[in-house]
Amino acid sequence: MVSRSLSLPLSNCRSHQNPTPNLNFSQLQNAISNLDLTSNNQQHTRHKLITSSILLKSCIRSHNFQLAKLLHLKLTESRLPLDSLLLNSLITLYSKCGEWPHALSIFQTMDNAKKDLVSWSAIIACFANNNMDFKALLTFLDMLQNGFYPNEYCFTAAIRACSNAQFCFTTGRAVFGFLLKTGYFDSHVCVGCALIDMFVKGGGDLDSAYMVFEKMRERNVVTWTLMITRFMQLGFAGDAVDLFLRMLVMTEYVPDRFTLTSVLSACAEMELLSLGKQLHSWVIRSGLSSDVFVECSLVDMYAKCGSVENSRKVFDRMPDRNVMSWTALITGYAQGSGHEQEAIKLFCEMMLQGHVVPNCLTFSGVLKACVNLPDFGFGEQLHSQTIKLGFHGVNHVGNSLVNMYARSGRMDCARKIFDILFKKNLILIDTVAEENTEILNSEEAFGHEIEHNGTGANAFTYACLLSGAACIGTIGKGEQVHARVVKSGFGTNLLVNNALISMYSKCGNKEAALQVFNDMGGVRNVISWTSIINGFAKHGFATKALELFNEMLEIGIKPNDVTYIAVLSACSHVGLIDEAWKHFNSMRFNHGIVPRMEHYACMVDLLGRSGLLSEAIEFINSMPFDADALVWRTFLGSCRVHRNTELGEYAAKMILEREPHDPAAHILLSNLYASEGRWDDVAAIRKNMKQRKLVKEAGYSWIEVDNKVHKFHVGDTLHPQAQKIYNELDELASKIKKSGYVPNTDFVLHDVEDEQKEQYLFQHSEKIAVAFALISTPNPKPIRIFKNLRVCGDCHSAIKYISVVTGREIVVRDANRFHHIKDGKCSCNDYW
DNA sequence: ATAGGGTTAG
Repeated sequence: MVSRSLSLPLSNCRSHQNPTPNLNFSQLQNAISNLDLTSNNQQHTRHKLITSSILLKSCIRSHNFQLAKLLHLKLTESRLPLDSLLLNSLITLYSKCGEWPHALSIFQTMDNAKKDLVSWSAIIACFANNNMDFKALLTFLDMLQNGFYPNEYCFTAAIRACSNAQFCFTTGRAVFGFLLKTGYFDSHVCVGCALIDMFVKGGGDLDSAYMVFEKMRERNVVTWTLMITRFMQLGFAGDAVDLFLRMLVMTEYVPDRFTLTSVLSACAEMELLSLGKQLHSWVIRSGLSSDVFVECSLVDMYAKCGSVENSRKVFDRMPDRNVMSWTALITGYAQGSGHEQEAIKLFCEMMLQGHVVPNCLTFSGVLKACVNLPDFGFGEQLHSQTIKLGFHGVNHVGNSLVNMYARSGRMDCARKIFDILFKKNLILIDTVAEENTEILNSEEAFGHEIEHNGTGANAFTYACLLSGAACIGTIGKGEQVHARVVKSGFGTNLLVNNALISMYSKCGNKEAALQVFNDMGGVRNVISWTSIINGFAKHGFATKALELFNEMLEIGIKPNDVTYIAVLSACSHVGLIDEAWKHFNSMRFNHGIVPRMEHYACMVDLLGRSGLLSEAIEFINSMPFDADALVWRTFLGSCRVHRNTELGEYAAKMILEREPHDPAAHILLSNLYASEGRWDDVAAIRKNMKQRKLVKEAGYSWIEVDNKVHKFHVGDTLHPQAQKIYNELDELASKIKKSGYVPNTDFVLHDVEDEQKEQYLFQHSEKIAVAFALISTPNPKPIRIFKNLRVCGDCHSAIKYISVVTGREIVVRDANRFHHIKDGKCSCNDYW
């Protein structure tokens, strides 16, 4: 754990500048246009070729690819006989600017006698850098057959080619073994770097990558930065920061723009504001403020650390504001709750200025701000904008749209977009698979454009699809994605596995979630553990959740704040009061995690559910900050369960003080009155809401059958099988009444006669969905129902009886948790 | 001559 008051030994660092300054653009341009390539004698020719070679190298190093191509053109026109030196540089040029077919044709037209080890290394690197791993390895073998023995540069290229899932565990490990045996492992810093990336990119194997890093004889600032960055990117921000501090203390390397970008991201992730501030001052002192990457990381860091004002200040002072800068700030506002309007304002400002064109990430960010907007209009406008710009099918944007629609209860829209994404990715994955087979079968593996940049589905694509499936609760689609994951070799990827755990959990299949978790073996991070703990907690298996939490502590994984929300909610769902207090105290004292509003809300929930209402109030009053609406809403829920109108009214008042336009508070209060039969008060609230134009969120349930989502509202008759569903409901009603079910009309919130109330009860969307599931799915299969609000108490009781009379297992996911109902018992122990 | 590290997202 990084101490928050730590002062960095940054002042000890002195900047080492590159000793040989590169030629700038105009110097290069002049030199190339003045270059006279006509020549009359051999001596002359040699000299010109050397000059060209130096210029070419300089262009490549400074990324002036256009000038380099101009020079190539002049060389071709001069008809001078180019030597290996120049030809090799040209291969590198086209490799680096992504025009690999040119590189290949230069290599192919070279005389075999002219091809030296460098030429082979360059073309292998070219394939490896342009996503043609298989061709790179074939060429490597070809080179060996031609009698060349690889050196460290050549190995570096070959190792890079092993950096994907297919090759990492086979060829990659073989190459690694060979390097260790021959002593090549230590031959060059770059070999180590390539190996680190092979393990990281090939299967998220940070342990092996770190082992390589530790065992390297020689390291430099690039090596350290690489390792720091990979820790950070794979979700180990804490280790990234630790490693960075070690670099400062143990070495004399100076963090540069690359190092700072990564460490700042890690600070953002861990909300280390004070370290972030120290880094900020280092950025200013070392003159890196003009680097747009570093500045964006600063904007992001301040926003994630909850200091949006500083974020804004950095942004306002940025000399060079591009899409990235705008997006970083917009996203910053969208993430911090309460700044959604500011995010939207900023987005509009950016559009009005018109200098900067939004990209996919910009839309991802601003769409996030729309999730909780009461008015759907702006989000819909953004949606149509993304369609116009062709972004709606892009994974991140699509996922944000799915998220926005799903969270605001518009399941139909969410599902439509999810299907577009799903179909698109299936096609993409199939195409790539086919193309790879084609390469494997083809005699001349070279030649035609098969693998091009960036089309393949990657780990993020899968994670995105899985989280979409989790949101909507379509386990069928989720399983299909899982099959693809395995087929395409992403089965060992950390990110993907974490997404799988949460998908199975959120879709109600905790066994499958556990299976994925168990199969991960040692490659798990705090997110994997938190996901599985949260899964069990939400399903009401608190003992299992807490067991897993203890196991996690034992093997030395540091829990984070989210882990504790899962742990506390596990205790809360089964009423483990002492256990909860133990963890609540331990999180601060043993792990240095300061409890947030959510943690306090968990404790209030726990106390309130157990009927300790006055303790709960006392607890709320002892909080170090003012309780927000979430805490009071939680408390109000308990008041209703324990029928304490007095405290309930007080809680509702507190909510409405904080969020006067929250329809949920009005509804909860009206439910409270209704359960006591105070119909006049109910009517008064309804009238008040009507005047304020507050709309209550309509309750509905849905279920996936044969890959199709069926959604039901209260009293729904729109389904094509409505008649059959209601017949089934009637039958169920009489069956469960015979076995002891008594309708609980407290849950009907209309002032009507008892018999009529019962009628209303049997029109609840949960019951309709269950009836539909019973007539449309085969017997042993568990039924999985989803509801946007909390499940109603009468439905809960009725479904328990239904599970007995039908012998089916019924899983209900409501807004709060899971109910596994089997043989008349529910995993929540009727405590929710 | 051939080699290696960065940003904003879900």
